[in-house]
Amino acid sequence: MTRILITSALPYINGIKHLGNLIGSMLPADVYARFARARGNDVLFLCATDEHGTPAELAARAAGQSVEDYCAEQHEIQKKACAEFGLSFDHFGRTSRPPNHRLTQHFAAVLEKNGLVEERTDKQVYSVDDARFLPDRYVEGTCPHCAYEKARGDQCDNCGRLLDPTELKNPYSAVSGSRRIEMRDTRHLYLLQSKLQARIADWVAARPDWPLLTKSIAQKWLKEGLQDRSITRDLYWGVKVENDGAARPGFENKVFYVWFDAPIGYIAATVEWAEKNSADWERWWRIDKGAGDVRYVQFMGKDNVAFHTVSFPATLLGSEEPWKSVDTLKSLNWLTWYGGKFSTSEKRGIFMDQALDILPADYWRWPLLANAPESDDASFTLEQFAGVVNKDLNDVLGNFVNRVTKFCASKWGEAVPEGGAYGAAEEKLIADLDAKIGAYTAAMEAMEFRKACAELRGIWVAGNEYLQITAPWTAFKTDPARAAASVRAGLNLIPLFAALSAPMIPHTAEKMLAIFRLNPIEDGRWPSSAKAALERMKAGTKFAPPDQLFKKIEEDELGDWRVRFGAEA
RNA sequence: CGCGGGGUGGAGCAGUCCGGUAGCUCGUCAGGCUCAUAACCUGAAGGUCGUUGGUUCAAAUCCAGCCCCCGCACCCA
Repeated sequence: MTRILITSALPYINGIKHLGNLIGSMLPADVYARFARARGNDVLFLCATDEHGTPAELAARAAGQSVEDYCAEQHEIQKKACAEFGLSFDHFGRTSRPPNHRLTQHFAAVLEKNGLVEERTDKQVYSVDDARFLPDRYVEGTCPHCAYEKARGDQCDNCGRLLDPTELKNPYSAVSGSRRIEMRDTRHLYLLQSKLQARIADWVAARPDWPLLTKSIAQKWLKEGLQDRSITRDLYWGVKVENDGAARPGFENKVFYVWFDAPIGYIAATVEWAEKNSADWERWWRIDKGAGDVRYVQFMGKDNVAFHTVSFPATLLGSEEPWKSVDTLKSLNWLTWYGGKFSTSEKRGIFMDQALDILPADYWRWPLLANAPESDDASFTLEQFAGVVNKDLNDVLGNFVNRVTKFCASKWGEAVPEGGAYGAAEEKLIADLDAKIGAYTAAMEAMEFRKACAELRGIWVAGNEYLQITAPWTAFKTDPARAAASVRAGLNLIPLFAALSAPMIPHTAEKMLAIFRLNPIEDGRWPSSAKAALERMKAGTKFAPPDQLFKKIEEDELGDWRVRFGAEA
């Protein structure tokens, strides 16, 4: 048994996440966590909402709420959607809670003590009417290159050129529209990452097994040379900048940058979990307190990789304290909506709450995983989605369970039939399944989810093939005992398929186990051999034929959704 | 010449590291079966692997140039 710490990138608090965010980190992390638990490992799976920063403040203002109330409400909304999607977090925390504030203060203090923090003066756009400093992207104006009137201070969306906010003509605040803006000096704390270059390079070099995407992003940053980064911002909402518990002089109206405190949120979420469960968080995070044998796996979208391979390690390594750092890092590309971006403002794409309005979680989990953006950005289309649901879930898996249970019920009743013995056909099935389960397990271990889905689908197909070959409906007429053995094997495939499918489609797996009144935890363990699995449900064991596990997506539903979600088909 | 990823039958992808008859799913067509949700099983058609040139007995795979698509380039998460 291995102790495995699993974290998913923290979803930002600002509104419910879309399917791209879900498959980008939380869903693959959940699959891996469920797989790891089923194999008997001691798993701690954590996530949290990332709540600080400018967007949260502005969204709260737009909603007419205090930022505290806004975040509390949004956190509950996201927590509920995650739970309904079957994301099996041991704890879903909040970066705005005291543990994260305490830990962030702690890291800032030790980094400064180690000579890795210094104050510097920056120039930043200040909006007089908003009474706040504005991040570059919140300054808009006319692009000096293409005359586009709504260019952002960091980049023009029309011509794509990178800009400095001072270049904009007729600049105004994107927050209020006010034109009374000016450049002001502001003091900030800088983390001297340049001093950590060699240590981080060594740390990365010690992790040769990282996937290509992860490695190339990390090495790119190292090759360019690590830059010192500002870790504070002129904001109200965040972790206060303090010295020994009191406001740091000159930093009374500043907070730590959200990217400094967010990854610390992984540790803080563990603290929250420990407080709630009277557990010890340090044995998961401190090498000196028993975390030496922990394997730490992080999941994230590619936009997050630099922060997890360089910035967060800089915080941990720079502390000179024995913190656990990531061992395996799985990064995914983007899921696109018909090749373009999911967009909240333009109502393009499907968000987690809307998805669950339409169909249960497993209908989404499977197509998302089977089409996970692992090697490249992948496109989500309703047409492909419906095709995968109808074919894989409904026709291959759902129909298999239905046909074998229905046939048995009609000929022998609702109990595993007696008689006959397993022979050559079953031996071949067992050999076939063992090979396929081996390949599937290997893909899961490697966190290659797309491949894993293909393997799992092949396992389901093997069930249909087996029935086709032994044809118990024909054998029943001449050799009922042979037919009984065949159906017994077919019925036994149901709990086997359930256990194997549970990481991907946990709700359906539960239904499949419930056919035999089996328990998803104890009876859902990862199978050791197909031979044992086929002997599991003995003759006479009662079962309850289920309702259809899935229903097909019809063309008219698809048409409605295309309109509702802005599909371009 | 900013960096990275990608361009493979109608669609979506694997194979590229370690050159050697181009593979999977969907779709199409044909056959089988009739237990099941018009489902399932079997087979077939369909690709000169973005492009040009090079290395080699042999290139999707190695090298060089070019074209196209996507993402990132820090104070946006």
